[in-house]
Amino acid sequence: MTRGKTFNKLREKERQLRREIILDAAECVFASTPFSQVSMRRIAKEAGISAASIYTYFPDQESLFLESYLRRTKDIVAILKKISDEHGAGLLEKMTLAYISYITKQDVYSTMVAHFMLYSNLNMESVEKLNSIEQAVLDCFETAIIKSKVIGNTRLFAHALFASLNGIFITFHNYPGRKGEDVLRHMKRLALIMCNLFVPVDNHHP
Amino acid sequence: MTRGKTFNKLREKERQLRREIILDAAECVFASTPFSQVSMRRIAKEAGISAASIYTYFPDQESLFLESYLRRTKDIVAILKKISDEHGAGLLEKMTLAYISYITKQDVYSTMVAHFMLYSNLNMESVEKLNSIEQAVLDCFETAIIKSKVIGNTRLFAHALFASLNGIFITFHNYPGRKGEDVLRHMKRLALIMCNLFVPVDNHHP
DNA sequence: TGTACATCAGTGAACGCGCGTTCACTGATGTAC
DNA sequence: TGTACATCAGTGAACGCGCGTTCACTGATGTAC
Repeated sequence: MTRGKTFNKLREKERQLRREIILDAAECVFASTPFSQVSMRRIAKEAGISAASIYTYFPDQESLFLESYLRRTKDIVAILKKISDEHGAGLLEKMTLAYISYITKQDVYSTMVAHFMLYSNLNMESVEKLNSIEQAVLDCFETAIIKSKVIGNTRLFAHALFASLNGIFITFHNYPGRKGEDVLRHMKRLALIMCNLFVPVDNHHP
Repeated sequence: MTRGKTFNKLREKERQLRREIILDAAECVFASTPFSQVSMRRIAKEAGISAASIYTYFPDQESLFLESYLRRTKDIVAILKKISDEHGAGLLEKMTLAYISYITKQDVYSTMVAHFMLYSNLNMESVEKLNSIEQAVLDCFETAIIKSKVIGNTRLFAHALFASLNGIFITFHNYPGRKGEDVLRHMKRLALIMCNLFVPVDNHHP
């Protein structure tokens, strides 16, 4: 039955690829449409399939959304992890700016944060998944904080910094009157202020 | 026509009162229902009138939501303003905790922040209203920061602190596993960390 | 005081819409002999 | 190689639902004479 198993593996692989295509489409729609207009039909259209087909790969809308969000967050974690593995001064600044850049570039991310905040009808398993990925992000920030020789409850500091950066984004990314570049500059400026409060400039050049 | 005018004034006053009742109902529904389930019909039911009646007082749903949000925010501004008029050490701490307490108690507020973030199809006039009330909040924080003898770009600091507090709330108010009291304690702890980063303890007891 | 008319808040029913999801069915591909 | 059957991704159409909003109408109240 080796041949049979190989066939099955291939089939499973194809299935995974098709899932990815749907997830790609979902992100694309999330990124280009106001959240209220994101629907199974739109995502299906973007993926070039019928809405009914989505249900071959995801049990329901919530699962699709969650998985899409998790994939994005894993992306962030990978980026932050890489930075936290580095050494030298300005590590936390670098991470902070990377985080702000990412969530600005990928509107999907913040839209989904807000979504899961507003419609938290998630089952326990989903909540667990969300929690563990959030812990992973926090781990990265904490590592950077520790490496910056900050003294105190570093986990709490990581919480505070992480929350602050989210807040900066949410509060100002729709700042009326200004647009694009300006908003990003403002957010980065605020982010650096936060960052430097945690790691006084003294520590950067000891 | 004095009598006529008086009648008209009374009628106008009654009209305002009826508007208030609808706004009260809206807030009540916002506070007790997941956002996705907030609808004109529910608000009407809460107010004890028919859904159609709402349109006698508000042109459409968005106006109702916005006005509801503005009323809440004016409430916050009043509270913060009162605090910022005080003197003495720990002013900023006091304000910070008051803000966190308020937005925790009134889930309406944060839900709406997220709403206006997600569905920003507002017309210019609405955006203007949102902006000016946000400036009023920022004014309060800046005043407190100045009174705490912080040196630097106090406006930017106000931005950063305000955004951070919003972020703390949004990031942790659904913190899985913990509930109610614990979450509030955690948020307040983080808020105080933020606060003390801006106003080092030295400044509190000079 | 009585009567005819005007005003206007309030209503139930309906309109049109888009949604998430289901289902009977198609059609391509793989399997068995 | 050819044939009958099994599997399964994919589909269009439909279901049932709740939404925001509109509208013709009611009924209470105020106004004019």
